[in-house]
Amino acid sequence: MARRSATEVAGSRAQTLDAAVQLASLVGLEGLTIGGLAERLGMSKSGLVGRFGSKEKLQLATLDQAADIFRRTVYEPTSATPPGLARLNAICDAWVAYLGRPPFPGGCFLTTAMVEFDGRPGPVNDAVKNVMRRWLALLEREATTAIENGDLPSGTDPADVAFTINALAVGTNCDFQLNRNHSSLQRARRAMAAALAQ
Amino acid sequence: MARRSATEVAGSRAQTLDAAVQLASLVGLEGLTIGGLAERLGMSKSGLVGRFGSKEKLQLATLDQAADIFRRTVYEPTSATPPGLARLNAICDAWVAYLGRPPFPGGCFLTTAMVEFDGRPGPVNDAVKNVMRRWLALLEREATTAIENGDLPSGTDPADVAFTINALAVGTNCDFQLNRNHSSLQRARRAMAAALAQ
DNA sequence: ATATATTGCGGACGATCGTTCTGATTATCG
DNA sequence: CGATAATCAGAACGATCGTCCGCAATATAT
Repeated sequence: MARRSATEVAGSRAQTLDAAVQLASLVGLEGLTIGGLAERLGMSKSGLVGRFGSKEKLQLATLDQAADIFRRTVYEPTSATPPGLARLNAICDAWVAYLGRPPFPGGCFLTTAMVEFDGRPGPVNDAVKNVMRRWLALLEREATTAIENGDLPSGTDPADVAFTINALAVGTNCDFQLNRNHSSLQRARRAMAAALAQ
Repeated sequence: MARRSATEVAGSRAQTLDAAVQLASLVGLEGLTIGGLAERLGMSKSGLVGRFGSKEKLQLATLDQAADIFRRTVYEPTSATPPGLARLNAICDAWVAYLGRPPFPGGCFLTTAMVEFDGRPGPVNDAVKNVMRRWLALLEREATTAIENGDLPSGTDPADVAFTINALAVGTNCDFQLNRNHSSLQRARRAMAAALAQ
């Protein structure tokens, strides 16, 4: 008994992944179950598996989708801002806004995935590492420009700047998700500003 | 009550909890299974359940044990240091050392528990909140003293200081667990020092 | 010494997990 | 139009999950 059409049961692959991201942001990338997602999509488990092949491949696709959303929400809006310190501050602003009104419930997807898979070697672990590496490299690049422009002290290690901003971001996400208190966001912004005003 | 040896299978309750903490630090507080811990202890599942009553009670007891270990490793060694900025720096030192050679594998137990349960209301969520609240209150108390002593600018919000140190700590743990690179620890210490040198 | 309470084991339960196979339905192409 | 390829539902599988029950063994109390 076909509902709608054979292929377009629960929408396109992109719609499937959007639902996966939303669900996984609440229960984690490991807590994301085939049966749970299938039910949410109104399709069968086997049908869902047919689309991705295995749970691990579903996790990888979901992580990719989340990374895309993160990039569009945090990186890209700052492309109009001049590189260097100004863009670094714009990224921090975008991040705090992203945390206050995340495109999916459950807070920062990448933080959860990082904690879930930091001790389990495998393809998902590798993928998480790559995403974080690109994010840190982006921060470091802007920090380098800021130092070249004289907007940060000349002795500054750009990797230190990237590390600090990222650590504050990840730590802020944990605090905010736990307490759901918007003062966390204000404190985070102040802490980031202070770190960039050394 | 009787401790010691109806069968003396896996030692005392404290030994059981030590094993639980070690296991949960690797697989998380939710990934900590009755069967897995029982096997590790060389006892049966039902015997283990008899000790705690349910998985949730086991999680609560394990969290308490981890919080005790954290307190003994990070707080207490700094009790000899004068309150205020000096003790704040000592706590940061102790924290970084704790991260580099944690009393259990898998990094900071509380960070994992925080991420795992931040979206699941219940007794475990409440317990995690309490532990974090005490930890932040301790940091804030030292920050207040530091401000009173004139070691931090008079306009500083002590809660901001506590927030920043904690966020850096949590974020550092995530970075370090993912990449296993000791440079994270050095960067963390520098970031904390910079935050305390405003 | 007898009675009671405590403790742990083996086994079983229902539920859910990821995965696989078969068959029916639909889309695509010659 | 008919043949081929793709897609999804249904059912079942072995494994593992948390929990519960009955029974045997031990420790404590009277």
